[in-house]
Amino acid sequence: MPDAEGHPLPEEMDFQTILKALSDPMRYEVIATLATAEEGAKRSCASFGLPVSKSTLTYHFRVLRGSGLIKQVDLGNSRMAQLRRQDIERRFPGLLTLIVENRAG
Amino acid sequence: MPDAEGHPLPEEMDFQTILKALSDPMRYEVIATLATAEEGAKRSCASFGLPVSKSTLTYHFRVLRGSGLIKQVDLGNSRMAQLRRQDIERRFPGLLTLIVENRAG
DNA sequence: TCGTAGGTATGAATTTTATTGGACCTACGG
DNA sequence: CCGTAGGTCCAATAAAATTCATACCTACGA
Repeated sequence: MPDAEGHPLPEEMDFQTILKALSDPMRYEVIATLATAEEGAKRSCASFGLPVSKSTLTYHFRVLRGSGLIKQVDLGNSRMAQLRRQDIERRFPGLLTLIVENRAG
Repeated sequence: MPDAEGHPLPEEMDFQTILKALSDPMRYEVIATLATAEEGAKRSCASFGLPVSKSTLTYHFRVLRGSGLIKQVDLGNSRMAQLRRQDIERRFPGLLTLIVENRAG
């Protein structure tokens, strides 16, 4: 069972769900960006500069959270997104490499 | 440019497009099945026993073709689907392994 | 030659996804 | 205390993806 914020446990992560999450270009870009950043990097949703409204942002980050790709931690006023690198690497070894190396132009 | 039947060249394959193709459970299943079968295996669209109409089948196989995951070759009356294993492996190393190992159910 | 099996193309209906505005909440700075 | 920045939730809408029926085509076997 996912926790109250919708984060699944590592063993609950579903590859199909992850593919669906990554099949949207904006979400892919977010993950590729986090995967490229230094280990443990935290970024606010807004900081990615995606060309959509606040509520759409919330929607996309919820999808990412629900897939298990990111975790969101409250930090003062804003909610920081963090890649679940260990969990992803253990569950789907090589996936992050593929994502980073095949990022669109 | 993809050929007349819609097969992209290896260098035209786009990871995003492939993720989209794989994000549908039926298409995922087709690819996982082909990836598990022996090298060079050919299967007719119908042989997968997917629970949809003929025209829907055509649709899904067109998506797979367009992504570059499969090639379709005419063989007598029917059109055989074949995994583009070499091309996929070269372009996206490790992807097929992930697909096979994380097949649902 | 006729029937059938396996596919395709097209257009329409349906279902899913993505997007947004607006109301609301909370922490922070002045 | 007030304004603002960053987010959430909800309901509505727009845009995609999926599905199907129908009509059509082609190779094969009886």
